[in-house]
Amino acid sequence: MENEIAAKKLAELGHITRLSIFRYLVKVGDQGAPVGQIQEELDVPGSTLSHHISRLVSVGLIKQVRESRILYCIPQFDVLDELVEFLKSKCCTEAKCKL
Amino acid sequence: MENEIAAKKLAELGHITRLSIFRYLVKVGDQGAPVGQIQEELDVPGSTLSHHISRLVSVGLIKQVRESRILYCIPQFDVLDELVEFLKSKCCTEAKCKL
DNA sequence: TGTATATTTCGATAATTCTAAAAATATAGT
DNA sequence: ACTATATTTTTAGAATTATCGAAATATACA
Repeated sequence: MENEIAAKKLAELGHITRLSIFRYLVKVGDQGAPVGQIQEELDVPGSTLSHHISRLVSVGLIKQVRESRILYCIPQFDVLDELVEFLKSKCCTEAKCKL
Repeated sequence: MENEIAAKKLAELGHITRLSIFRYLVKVGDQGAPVGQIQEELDVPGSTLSHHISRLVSVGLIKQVRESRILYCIPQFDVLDELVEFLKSKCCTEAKCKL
């Protein structure tokens, strides 16, 4: 993973509402949670919540699966793990390296 | 660590220049690197670099130690580790929990 | 078709952050 | 005191992001 992509993921996690969404999904686990359930848990206006969820989706930290009217948000643990590994790694930190 | 503090740290890592600074410091290890050396590595104007470094310092991801005219920037691995643990943990994700 | 529920998109304002030149500060050597 | 090097602070405009009401869309069911 390159710096720029990792920075984007970190930036999305670096907002209190989005971090709260993500951590709630980490807690509920692989089955994920409906948008509405997240909204109840966090008490945020729907339009605001939708905005933040779509940003998390945009960097792959969350996937969404629709089941009739309900949209489930599912945390992507593999993406998180990759990000953490990247943060700790000492490889490819040279400015010229584009890996 | 509470959500708000973790979000701040993640936000600081979520910027391409700051992430590059931090990753460079992870690479050089515990002895750290002078501001000037980081500047050469990343090719960023001094005032811009200083601004980003001070943000990383403000959340504890970096410490600075002066040796005469040279300011060394030292990565705080323990702070990074704590942040990573927090991200993966399933504890205290309830909105009401302030831990 | 009409109504209800679930969620997103639009749009506009407010707030924050980024960038970098210029000026200031800190330390050391002459 | 003067000069050089290392780094920060100030400042201001540009760019991005956050918030949320209102309107729109998607699905299901009567």
